Amino acid sequence: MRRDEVVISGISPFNLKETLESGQAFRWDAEDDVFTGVVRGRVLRARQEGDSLVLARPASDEDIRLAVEYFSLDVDHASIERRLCDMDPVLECAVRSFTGLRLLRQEPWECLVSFILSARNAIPLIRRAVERIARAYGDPIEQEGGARQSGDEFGNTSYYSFPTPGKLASADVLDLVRCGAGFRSQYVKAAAERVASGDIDLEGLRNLAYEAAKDKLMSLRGVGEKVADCVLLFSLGSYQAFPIDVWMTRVMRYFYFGGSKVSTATIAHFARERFGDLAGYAQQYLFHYARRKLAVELRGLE
DNA sequence: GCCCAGGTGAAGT
DNA sequence: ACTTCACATGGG
Repeated sequence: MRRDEVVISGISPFNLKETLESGQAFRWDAEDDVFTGVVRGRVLRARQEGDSLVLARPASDEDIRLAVEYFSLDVDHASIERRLCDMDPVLECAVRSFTGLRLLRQEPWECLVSFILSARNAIPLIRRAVERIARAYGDPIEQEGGARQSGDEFGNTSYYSFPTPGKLASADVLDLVRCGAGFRSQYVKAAAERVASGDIDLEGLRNLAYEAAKDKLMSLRGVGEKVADCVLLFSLGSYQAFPIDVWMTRVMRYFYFGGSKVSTATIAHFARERFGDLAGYAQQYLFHYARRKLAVELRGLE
């Protein structure tokens, strides 16, 4: 163990890889078992060793605090998984398959833009667009202490913060299109204007009831039920949110509706009744299970 | 070329 | 209320 690393232990159940590859966040890259990402303007580099999370090189106290918050390491995840397993056999199977899958606490503004970009889009393209937007409008991040990542002259290995609402509010829509945002470009700019002006206070949504916060988010163009639920679940701590996309529709049909066709409203109602205040956790395990284990079967179900 | 990808908004029944 | 369609972009 290197002296300059920081080990955060006693966090089981926790699975770094599955958590970061479960489609919640779009700014993480893996090299072997080391994951590097930008969170709230800081570069985090981490790997998992057994039941511990290891923060690579110069990890400040602030980095540690940030990692604990971001990965929800302060949450009693064991009891959440226990409750989920007791709900039904399907969930039990999904939880056992991916124990330690956490819900991240992302920065709401970046989360909102990321999921506006997710509409009718593919995950690799969403990742690319988010990255290009950060490079085009964000600020380069000075990495503390020694060996700054080399190669930035070629634009390969430098890191950028996600741009503020104010920065994107003054962006040229055509430049956003060049970042790969496509027809969602105008939605991103309009959302930036609403947030930058204070018309919508994203952090303030935490103080509202789930439905009220969701209504506020859905008043933004390009934000429907699904995107609003993603923002509430992945950045605002609304664990009753249950985002329903094509994958969730498939997996819910398959497991809970005998393969028959059902509307998203029916699925949403069922999820609220069955999973209650843990619906968001149920969604994340089922979504990840569907993509990792059932991709072939579910595609054929259309 | 054609189809689809973590949907949404607008227009049509 | 429910159904249909366009919407940029790129990978299979």
